[in-house]
Amino acid sequence: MLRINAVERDCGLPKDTLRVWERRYGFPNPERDANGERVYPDDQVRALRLLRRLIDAGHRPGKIVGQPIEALARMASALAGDATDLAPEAEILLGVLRADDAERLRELLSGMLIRLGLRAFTAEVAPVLNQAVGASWARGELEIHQEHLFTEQFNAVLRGAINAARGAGARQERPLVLLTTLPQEPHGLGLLMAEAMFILAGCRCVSLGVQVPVGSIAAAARAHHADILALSFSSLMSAAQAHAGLAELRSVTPVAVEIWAGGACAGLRAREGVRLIRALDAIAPAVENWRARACQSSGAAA
Amino acid sequence: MLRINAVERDCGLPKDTLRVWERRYGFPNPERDANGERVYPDDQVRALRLLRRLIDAGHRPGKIVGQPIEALARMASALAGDATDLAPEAEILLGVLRADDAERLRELLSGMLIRLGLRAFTAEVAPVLNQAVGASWARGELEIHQEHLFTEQFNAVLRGAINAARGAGARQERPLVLLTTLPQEPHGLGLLMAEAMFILAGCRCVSLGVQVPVGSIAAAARAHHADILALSFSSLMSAAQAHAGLAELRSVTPVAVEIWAGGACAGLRAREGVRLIRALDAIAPAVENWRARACQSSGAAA
DNA sequence: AATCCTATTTGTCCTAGACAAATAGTGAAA
DNA sequence: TTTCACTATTTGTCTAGGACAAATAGGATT
Repeated sequence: MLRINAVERDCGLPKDTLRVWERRYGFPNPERDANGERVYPDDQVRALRLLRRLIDAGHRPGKIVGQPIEALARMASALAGDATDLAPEAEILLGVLRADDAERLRELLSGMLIRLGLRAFTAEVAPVLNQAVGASWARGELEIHQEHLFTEQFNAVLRGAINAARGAGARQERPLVLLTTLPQEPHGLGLLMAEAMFILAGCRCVSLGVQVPVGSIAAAARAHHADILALSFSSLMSAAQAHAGLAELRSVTPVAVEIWAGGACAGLRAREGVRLIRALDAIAPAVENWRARACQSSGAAA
Repeated sequence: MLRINAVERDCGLPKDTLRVWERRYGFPNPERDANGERVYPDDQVRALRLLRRLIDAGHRPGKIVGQPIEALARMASALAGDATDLAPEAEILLGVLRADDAERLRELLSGMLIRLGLRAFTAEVAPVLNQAVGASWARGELEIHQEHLFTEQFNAVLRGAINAARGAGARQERPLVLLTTLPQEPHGLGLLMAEAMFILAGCRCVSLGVQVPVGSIAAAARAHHADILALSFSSLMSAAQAHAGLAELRSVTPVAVEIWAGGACAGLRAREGVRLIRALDAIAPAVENWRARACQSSGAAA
């Protein structure tokens, strides 16, 4: 049973939207507490999470808000493939998570990292694992604390690897990459994965962590003389917000600084002055491309 | 010139609050666009940022909302005492932060860690640094992105050390400690410092990260068969919230699980069934004490 | 197929009122 | 003097329903 602001946090649906859906579509249909304030039962919150995912994936609210949860679940599993054709790693991972086995989770993740290496782990396996956990959580199969445990351990393993990679005499040249997320985006895993890929590409990286105000991002880009501003957008962020944030950021950031955006956010699109990096594996070639251009223009300047 | 949702993001003040301040105090006093929607001039946004800071520091909105910006700036700089009696390390750190030198910041922190060792670094130096950065930020001497950079780098260094300590064949015995924070507490540094101390004391640690709902914390404690639930409270959290959260948590957690609370939160007090750990250095003795008690009671049972 | 136009859908803003939780202020008791 | 209980004020967040621009769908036309 959650209150409206908790639902806003958990499902990423603004309060106004929750209220207007209730008025228009009759769903959600929260109970009321002693003060007449909305209280959302758990099953409705689960349905709202599914709705959020489906809408991000292109469904229209008018068609799906109010449908029974089974129908929503069917549509959700239809769009992201269902649990039967999960990668075997993801299958094992979900089993370990459901068993609350922190020890084995750590071994599993660091084992994969060691076997595959940082690049393959980050670019190929990590997104699959993340997506599997996210989908499982949206289906209500995972407890909140299990999802948190995954996030925390994944974070720890990846950060350890990044530290090691940075320490291991890797070259750290230009471009200087400043990594962060917009204020609406509290999810830091994507950022960390991107940092790993940039480090592997031999870039100097400075991460500001998550949720930095647009004005301060621009100030940081100037202060650090960044070449590239890398922004991460998780699947929980709406395309509209991302778009608006990027527009604002672009308008206050020096034109010499490139803005690269990436992440699992569904409707994320390139726009004037913002480069879209769809997959983590696209980072390395994009960096090479940047270097080629930088070399050319410095040659031309000299 | 920002719209209301941009101000919400940038200043961290909810839309409802912005509107009700306008109604009650006559400030902010935004212009209107062609649709009659609020548009906030930059200077008012700056004032709102200062107000946010001052209110976090304990001022009351009714007294300060609407004051001229110079007065607000004066109060902000008067806030957290001045910078004359800082520890020398903190002095250097703040200099590096203000110079936006990410490279040297990393070297500085990891250098301190290597020289002092994990225990002394975590328990003695880290709190001083944190407090210095927090105070400097409250005085408005640091940009938001500079504070974020510190947090991020500190996090990276400490997490690296924790990984290393855990990997280095340290014993990991009972008590099994589950670390997390309440939903109102998004600050994770304190948690990480606590984890370091527990690891040094030879405990098995499972961290859930920050902001886990109370019900889910209790579920996790059961699922992991935790001996101790360690909660961290930063100085930004109100004592009342902490107290209420701890009460609720205690009531839904098995009595066999001890709850330990700590952190920089000012009014944090011990209560029925909750142990207060004031300083990080108190963790190791407390763990020894727990082991002695566990040994006794298992001896008595046998 | 691509482009334009119109109708519908949809999110976000608006006003103004209400009320509980948090905080300050006051007075009584230790 | 300090500590506690009680009352008054302050303050954030909720509510309702209305409005409208931006986004999208569905046809019609090139």
